[in-house]
Amino acid sequence: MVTISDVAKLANVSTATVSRVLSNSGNVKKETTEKVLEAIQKLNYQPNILARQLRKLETKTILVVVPDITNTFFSKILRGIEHVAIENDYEVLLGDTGNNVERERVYLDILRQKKADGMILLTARLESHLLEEIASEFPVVLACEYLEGSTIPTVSIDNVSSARKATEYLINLGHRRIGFISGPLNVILSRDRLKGFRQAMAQHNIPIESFLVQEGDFSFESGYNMMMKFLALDQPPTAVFAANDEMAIGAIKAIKSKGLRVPDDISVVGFDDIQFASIYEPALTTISQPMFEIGKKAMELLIKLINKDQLL
Amino acid sequence: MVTISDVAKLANVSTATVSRVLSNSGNVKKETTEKVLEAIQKLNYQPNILARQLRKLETKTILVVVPDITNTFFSKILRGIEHVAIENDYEVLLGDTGNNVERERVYLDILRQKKADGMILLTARLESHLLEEIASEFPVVLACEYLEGSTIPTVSIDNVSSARKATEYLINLGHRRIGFISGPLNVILSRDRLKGFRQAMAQHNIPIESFLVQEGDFSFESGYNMMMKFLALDQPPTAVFAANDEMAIGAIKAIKSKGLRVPDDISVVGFDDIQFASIYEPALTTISQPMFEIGKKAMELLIKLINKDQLL
DNA sequence: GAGATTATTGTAATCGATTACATTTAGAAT
DNA sequence: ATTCTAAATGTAATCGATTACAATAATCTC
Repeated sequence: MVTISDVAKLANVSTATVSRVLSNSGNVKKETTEKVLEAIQKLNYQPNILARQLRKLETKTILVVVPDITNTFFSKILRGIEHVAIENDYEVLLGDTGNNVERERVYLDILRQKKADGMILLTARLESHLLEEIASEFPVVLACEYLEGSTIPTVSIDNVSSARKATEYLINLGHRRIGFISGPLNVILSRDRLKGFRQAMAQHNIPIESFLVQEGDFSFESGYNMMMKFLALDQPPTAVFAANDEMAIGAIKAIKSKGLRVPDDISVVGFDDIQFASIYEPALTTISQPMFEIGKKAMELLIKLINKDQLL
Repeated sequence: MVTISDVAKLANVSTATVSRVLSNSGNVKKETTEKVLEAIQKLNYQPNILARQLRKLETKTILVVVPDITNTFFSKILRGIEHVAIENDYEVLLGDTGNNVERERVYLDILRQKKADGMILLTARLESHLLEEIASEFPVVLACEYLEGSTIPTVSIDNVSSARKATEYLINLGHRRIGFISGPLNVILSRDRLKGFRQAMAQHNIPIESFLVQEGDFSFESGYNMMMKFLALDQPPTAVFAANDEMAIGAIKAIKSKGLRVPDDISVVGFDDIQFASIYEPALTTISQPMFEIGKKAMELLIKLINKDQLL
């Protein structure tokens, strides 16, 4: 392996000078710079990043923890994160938990071990004190999911008001028996969407029958199954609001399987606006989330945090 | 920051001993071990991975370069890679090129700078000599796409024979006018699928009219557009084979838009078997690719390469 | 109990860069 | 020509771990 001292030797200068050329720090004579660059070329030298990082105590890498990388919702956010990361010479270390909370825990250690300068969590299902603790020591940003009453910087849309609007859309179409297929209620974002649904219903003085609220898990299958429950009722809902698009599409599939039509017989609204929502037939009405933007904002926030840390 | 010498001081031993406890290398007295572990606990010590990596000249990180992370086809492969990576204590650095060849080039440098122990490429659109060069120096595995006549280890299905089978499926249904929507032909995998299509047609002595082969770019939109071209013909094909599922679904959408039905009026076959293929209506007939398995195999291969390197 | 053997621990070099500080060189000012 | 200042370069410490080698302590053998 070619090291900085090989270059120094060939160029007949000290390693310090080579390093100065490398970092463009000025204060190197033109001719010397040329000599060094020539040697670098000749040897095809690439600086060892590990050594640099150790010396500088920074990794120029950030860790992104994703609950499910095969979900386009998250991969779109990832795109936004990457966009900003590249602009700022950061690399992205990906942690996919596969919806497994235990794996989430493991990734915290990567941060503690200084393998990354900071972390963006697209999932926050761990005990909040664990997150608070690590966020007090390292730069951490939450995106999409958040913690109640936490001070960790967070990027998220207003789920309550978005859900309220989606519900109002259905109410304004004249529906009164509206079913709600919620996400898993241990996730705050699911609770917020449920809250928005309740608010809208209350505002229009529509009582909510308890069996018209069903808890899914954001999967296509759960949407299908919960809709089947609704359809088995004496009086099925005339409209359904699902807390994400996958479940909404599952619901539509269930409705069609009973020979009913969307939206003629039952209206369906989803949440997220994944690409497939528009491709599916009938095209899904949905609440759009600016995924790319959320990712960008989260990364911008994280960089700010990281830089402030360096000043301390 | 707590370092190994802080621990050593507190436990009243040398850093060497602490390191031995850390690595479980044996040869440390029980009582000493306990003293050290206690000190580690008390200080909440986490070894600095950078320092360890520099000393050992390994990163326990592999780089995966993906052409499009929002495509579930690739994220499923990623899952397989991660599965094996975790089992072997590797971390995954993600490089998403957004289908941009230039970005692919940049990631090669990450490997050169020893930021990763090896690389898996899910895309291979760079000049082959560049890839050959880096593969001769570092562990590199190709997955899905490959280079003609290259010696770089590759994991891939047999695209030619799979495409042949898909075509034969349509022929056996009685179709003779079969359209083919190909992927971008600068990618070898697309050429292979086209080759398979041609082979099957030739074997059944069906001449291929040139305008029944159209080049798309693997996107939903291109499938839609190419199908529209077919439908504008005097004699549109009675069946269409699209080189991936996104394009197949685009084609179906085009067919429906003309008031025709699938498969009653026109049959459609796709390739990949993404989740959406089964959710869409009508459910898409498709050639299944074992994505998770491909990822697993690629990672296993890479680990073997890395370990052999260490022996040299 | 002396000598040999093994287990345990310590000392210091090492990985490859960066950078504080020291030194040399070049150019300006007088 | 001498002194002073600024520019250019070099020397060596440093980042935090691992590990070869050395040294010491413990145990065994006869």
